[in-house]
Amino acid sequence: MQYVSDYNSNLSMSRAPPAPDSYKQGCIRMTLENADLWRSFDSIGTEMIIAKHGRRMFPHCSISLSGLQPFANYVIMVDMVPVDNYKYKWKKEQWEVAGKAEPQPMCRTYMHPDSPAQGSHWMKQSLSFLKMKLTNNTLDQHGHIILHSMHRYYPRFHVTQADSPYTVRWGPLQTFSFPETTFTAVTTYQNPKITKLKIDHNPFAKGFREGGTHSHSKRCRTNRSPPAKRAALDRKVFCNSPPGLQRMPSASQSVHAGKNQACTQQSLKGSDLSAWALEQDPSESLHAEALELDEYDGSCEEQMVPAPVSYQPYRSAEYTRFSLPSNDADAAQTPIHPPPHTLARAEHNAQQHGYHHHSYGADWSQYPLFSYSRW
DNA sequence: TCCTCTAACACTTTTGAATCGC
DNA sequence: AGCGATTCAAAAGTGTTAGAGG
Repeated sequence: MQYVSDYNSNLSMSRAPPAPDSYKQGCIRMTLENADLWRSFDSIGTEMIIAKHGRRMFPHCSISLSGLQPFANYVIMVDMVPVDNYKYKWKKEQWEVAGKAEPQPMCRTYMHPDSPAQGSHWMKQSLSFLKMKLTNNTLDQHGHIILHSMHRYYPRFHVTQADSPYTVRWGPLQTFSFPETTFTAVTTYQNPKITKLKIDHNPFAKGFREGGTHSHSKRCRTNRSPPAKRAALDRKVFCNSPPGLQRMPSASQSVHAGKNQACTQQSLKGSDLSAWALEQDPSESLHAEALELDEYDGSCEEQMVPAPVSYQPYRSAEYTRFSLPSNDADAAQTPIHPPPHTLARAEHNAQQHGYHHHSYGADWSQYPLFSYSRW
């Protein structure tokens, strides 16, 4: 099952072809491709590892688009938006509020490496943001998206008609998000259920699923070889493995194959535009302010597709996703919260009876979409 | 003492260059 | 010569966990 973020139709879940006039700006439809996987994680409380040198997301963001003008050029981007103004900690098998959120680092936007491309290209197959990486290194020079660990975020997708990345800021912007993609950024996994789910679905984790490498005796640091030498040895051993084994389809590929959707991972290959990321130094607020979403005067609106009622195990009407403490003391005194994804669920509850654009308690316009001072 | 982060680990998958055959 | 398929080495990726550091 897939969720569709429909720019015009309220809570539309259909994947019907767009109406003849739907190619107009404002009729863009976005679908989260691996929604089932996302929901599996979201039901537990998705955690995303962030690392100093960048870490890919798993599940990764994969979307499909319709309603674009086939011969117009578009740029597709994604950025990460804080869910709320809290910092969390994992305690006693659940997430708790640990105080007020830390000041957000510079906001970066990841541009899909195919950008810009014609609408027909984007609609031809699903778009994968597999290569997007998350980091907690505020001094990162690789263009990875910078997040704070133990904070909650969700990816926000942007579609804009532009002939080049440098004209993006002048075009109308349409923004989409999916509730089930909300996650907690962590440096090491906290919830063992998440670990298990990731190992089950992520082919790269096979090395830890099999082979008994968890034995401490095998991991004794005192017997470690010099890294370079050790790495060379590892490669030699690896390269003796049967070639056929190396070419077995990955688990993730199998998942995608079942959807009759071509994964764009292959189209990324060799792209010169990979990791085209934009960032902003908060000190250069001039540009950020000029790009505040409010200033798009309605041409930039965000939509969120609610999860089905049956898929809200922790939902509680007492919590609203973007509710904020009136002051710091409130945050400090806040007792145990439900798992953070409950907050997202709560907002879905509010949306059950009708679509609404986001009205965040947190002023997310402080997280500018286009952020490069070079612009 | 508690909590968070980092780096090394073993293994798999992906990537791209080299090679081969038609 | 050109093209596609195959092979192989290297690089990049994964989660775990001890230890460092705040």
